[in-house]
Amino acid sequence: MVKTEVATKATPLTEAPADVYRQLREAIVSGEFQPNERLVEVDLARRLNTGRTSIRAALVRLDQEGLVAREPNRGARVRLVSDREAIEIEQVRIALEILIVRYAAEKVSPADLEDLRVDLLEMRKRLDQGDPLGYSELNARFHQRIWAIAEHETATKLLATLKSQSLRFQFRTILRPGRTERSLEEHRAIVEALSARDPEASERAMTQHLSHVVETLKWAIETNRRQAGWRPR
Amino acid sequence: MVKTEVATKATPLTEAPADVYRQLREAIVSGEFQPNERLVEVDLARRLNTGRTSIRAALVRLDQEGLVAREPNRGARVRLVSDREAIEIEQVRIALEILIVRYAAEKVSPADLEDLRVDLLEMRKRLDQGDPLGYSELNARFHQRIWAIAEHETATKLLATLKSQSLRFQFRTILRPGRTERSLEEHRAIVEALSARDPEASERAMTQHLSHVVETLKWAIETNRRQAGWRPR
DNA sequence: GCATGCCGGATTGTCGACAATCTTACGCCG
DNA sequence: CGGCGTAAGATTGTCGACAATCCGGCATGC
Repeated sequence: MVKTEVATKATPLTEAPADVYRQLREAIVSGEFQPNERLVEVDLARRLNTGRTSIRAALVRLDQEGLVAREPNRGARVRLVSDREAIEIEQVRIALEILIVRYAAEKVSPADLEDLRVDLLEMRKRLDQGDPLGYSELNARFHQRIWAIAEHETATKLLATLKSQSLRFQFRTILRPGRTERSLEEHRAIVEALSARDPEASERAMTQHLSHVVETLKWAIETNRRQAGWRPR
Repeated sequence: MVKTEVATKATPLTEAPADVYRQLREAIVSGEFQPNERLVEVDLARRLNTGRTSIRAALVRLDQEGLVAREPNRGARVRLVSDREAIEIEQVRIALEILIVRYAAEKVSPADLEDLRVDLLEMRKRLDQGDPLGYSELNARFHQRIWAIAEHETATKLLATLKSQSLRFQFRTILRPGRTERSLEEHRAIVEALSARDPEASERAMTQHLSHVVETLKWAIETNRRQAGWRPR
C-alpha cells in the first residue's frame, strides 16, 4: 500500500545534495534576492526545506564562484558587483570569447554552421518583430553555440561563471538604441569567417563584434547613475 | 603553572577556520599528494588536527577551484589535469596575460618600471650563474608584478587559480634548452613597451613572448610520454 | 549629552553521532 | 573454476546540539 501523505520527511522532491546549490544559484542570478541582501542559513534551509549543512556547502561554492560574499562569523550576502568590477568582467569575457572563436574556427562542422545560420535567421525575425528581449536571448545562445563548437572546456567554464556574475547587471546593457541592427551584421560576419575555417578572420570578426560592448557598458552605467540621482560628494 | 604537553586539543597553532583551506591547498600544489590520490576526510582532519567540518568546507572550495575532484558519496581526490587540459589552461593563461599587460601599460608608474628593471638585472645574473630554476622563479615574479601594476582584480584572480592548477606539471616546461636567453630578451621588450606606456606595443611584446609556450608545452608533453614508455593501443 | 561597558538575541562555527552509500571480500552455487 | 549475491568495513552525507561570535539596545557614569 502506498501512503498518500508523506510530506514530512520522505519527500525527496529535490534530492538535496548538490541540487540545493543549483536552486540557490538560480535564485541569486534571477534576482530573487536583492544585491547585498543577507543570506541567513536557517532561513534558506527552511525555504528549500533542507538542513543547514547543505546550505552551508552551497554557500561556500557560491562564494568561491563570486556570487556571494562570506565574512567570517558574519554570514553571507549576495555579492554586489561594483561598476568597476562589471567592466573588468566584461573585459575578461571579451578576451575569452576571442580566444574561443579561434578554436571554433578550427573545429567547426557543416552541421554546426547550419545551426548558426538558423540562429541568424531567428535573430532577423525577432528584430523584425521588434522583440529586443528575444533577440538578446538568441544572442546568448549564439555565443554559447560557439563555445560548444570550440570544445574548450577550460575557457567555457570560466565564461559561464563570468556570465552568471554579470547576469544581474546585464539588463542595463540590453537596450541600446540602434545597436541591434549592426549587431546582427557582426554576427553574420562571424559565421562567415567560421565557414571559411579561418581562425584569424574569426578572431577579427569577434573582436569587431565585441569592441563596443565595454563602451556601451560604461555608457549604461553612467546614465544609470544619473537616473538614480547621482550626487558626487 | 604552564602545562608542557597540551597536544590534545588546546593547540590553536593554526586557527582552524579558513587556514585549513590554505594548508590543504599548499599541500596539493606543492605535490605533497600524488595526483589522483584519495583525500579521506578523517585522515586529513587528523593530519591538520581539526574536525571534519572544516576539512569538508576546504574540499568544497578546492573542488570549485579545480584542484580537487569530488564525486558524490565517493569522496575527493586531487584532480589530475590531463595533457589536453594543461594545454587549455596555458591558452587561457596567455589570453589573460595579454589582456592584463595592456592595462598595465596604462597604469604603470616610474617606480614600477624601476622594479621591473631590477628584476631584469636579477634575471641576467641568474642566467650567467647557470641557475635556470632561480630564473624561473624570477620569471614568475616578473609576471606577477605586471599583474599588480594592471590592478585588474578579476583577471588577476583567474590567473592565480589557473597558475595553481598548472603548478603540478609546470616542472615539465621549465627546462627548455636555449629558450632562456631569448626569453630574457623578450622580457626586456615588454619592459620597454611598458616604459613607453604603449598598450598596443605591450600587447605585441607579450604576445611575442608567449607565442612559443604552448608549442613548448606540447613538445614537453610529447617527450615526457616517450620517456615514460608510451605505447599507443 | 556623550562615551563606555554590559547584557540578550540572533547567527555562524564546530563537534559528535547516526544514516546512507559505496567498496571489498567472501562464500555459495552452477 | 568463475559469476553473483551478500555481508562487513570504510567513507561520506546529514542532523541536532552546543559553543563562539557579533550586533544592537540600554544603563551607567562622567
